[in-house]
Amino acid sequence: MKRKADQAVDPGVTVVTARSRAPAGSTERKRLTPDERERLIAKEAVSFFAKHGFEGQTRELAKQIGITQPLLYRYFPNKEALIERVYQEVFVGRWNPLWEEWIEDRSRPLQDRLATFYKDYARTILSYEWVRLFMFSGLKGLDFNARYLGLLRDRVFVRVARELRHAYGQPTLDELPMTETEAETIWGLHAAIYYVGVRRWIYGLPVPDDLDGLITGKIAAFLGGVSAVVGKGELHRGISNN
Amino acid sequence: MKRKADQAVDPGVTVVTARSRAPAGSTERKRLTPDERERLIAKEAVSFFAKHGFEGQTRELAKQIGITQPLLYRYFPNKEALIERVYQEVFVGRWNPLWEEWIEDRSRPLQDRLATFYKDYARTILSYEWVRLFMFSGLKGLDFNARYLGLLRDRVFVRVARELRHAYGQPTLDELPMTETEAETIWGLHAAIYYVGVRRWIYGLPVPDDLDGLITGKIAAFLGGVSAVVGKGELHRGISNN
DNA sequence: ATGTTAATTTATCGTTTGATCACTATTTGG
DNA sequence: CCAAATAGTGATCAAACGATAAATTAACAT
Repeated sequence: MKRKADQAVDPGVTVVTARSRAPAGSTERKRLTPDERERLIAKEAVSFFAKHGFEGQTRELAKQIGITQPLLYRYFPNKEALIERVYQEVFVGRWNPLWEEWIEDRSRPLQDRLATFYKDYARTILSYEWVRLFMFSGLKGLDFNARYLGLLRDRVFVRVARELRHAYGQPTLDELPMTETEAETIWGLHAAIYYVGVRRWIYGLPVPDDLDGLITGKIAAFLGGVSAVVGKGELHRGISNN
Repeated sequence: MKRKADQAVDPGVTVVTARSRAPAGSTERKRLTPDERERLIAKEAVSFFAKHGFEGQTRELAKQIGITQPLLYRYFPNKEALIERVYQEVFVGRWNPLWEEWIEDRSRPLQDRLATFYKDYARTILSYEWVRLFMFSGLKGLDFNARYLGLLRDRVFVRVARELRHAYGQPTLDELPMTETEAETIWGLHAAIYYVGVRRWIYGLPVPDDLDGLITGKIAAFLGGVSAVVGKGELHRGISNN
């Protein structure tokens, strides 16, 4: 879940810096170091814009942080820069480079690798902040989402396709580039998982508790479908209608 | 696609009402009947809010329509009422009651019924306006989306589940209520289709041309998966591992 | 303690935005 | 052809909003 020692500062309760003496559970909250303050603002901006969208007002954000609105402008030149920081924080900062390694670790069965990857990836992207910020960003109309998903395609989809080809003894991606059908199949798996987050955090609907179980099931169905189409079934119990 | 004689008025070119004489291809656009004007505003509001979100400004909307901003307030008491009208127009007005009948028409094979329904339903909900307005609405935080999806559940999901039970000789929904697994499976099909619209209209990504083909494929995979789990396969070529 | 540095606040500016009202001008009935 | 009815506009208000600058006050070094 947490990747770096990035949890920084806990707001709300009195912040005890290296320099300040603790003034006993008071509500004072003044004079953090620039570094602490900036991280605190960034952290609160993530939660704030995830809730209210990027048109949320800086005054309200400041109130949530417990500071005055002009202070925001000491740490960020304008609102747009603050939003840019939110993008970095969530979409760049929460990417785990290990994901790519997990998928192509052929010492493990493919189904296990996919399950491991998707469970962990889902824990990251199926959060209130990730789901909503990504959607707000998409609706805003910039090309950010397209760029992110291009990266997802290059780093994840291509690897999954490659491993599927390998597992089922198909031509390599060099010999035959990923087909639209393959891409759509992988999109389908991705959609099924991501949509759980949309239902939960955007539509406000209840979703199954056992997310890991759901993912395991989706992956099994995914591989079952692939194996049925490919006409081989080494991975699962055989279907072989060929 | 079009359900009623609801296309109303074509803006842009001079509107020729029953009463007005055509002033030759001029750019005049004044004095519609209240009925025409209201419908025109509603129609433009749909496209405007779908593009800019509900925080889009009334002045900009007025400019798109080619009227002054105060005129909006002659036909709608405030912005919120205009937005409410947009909801009615798109989410209520575009619902086709026949959908429910198609699903439960047992004179046809289930796969055909599902394909017919989902192709037509997809044509409705996979539009720029529907996809984006639904997402804007969800992010806004009202319970509208939850209510709509509750309706979708009652009118569609329940019927699909009932027909599946019937097709595979399972207990009726009265005997055994829809299980979470069944609901999730249907959600999965729904998600796979709807997400194509999200990719297209929110992320701005290219999607396959052949939507009907994609839907047919998803339904085949859906039924294949169901039949595999249920352990029967009258519908498809048999798998029967039981 | 005391002065210096700078983190934070108070006050405020210029726009934007939803909404209102008085006025204009087009249509229609007699 | 004229006058009542009303669709539509111009002017403007009050609150909201991003941003700036001057005043304040907390922290640290001496």
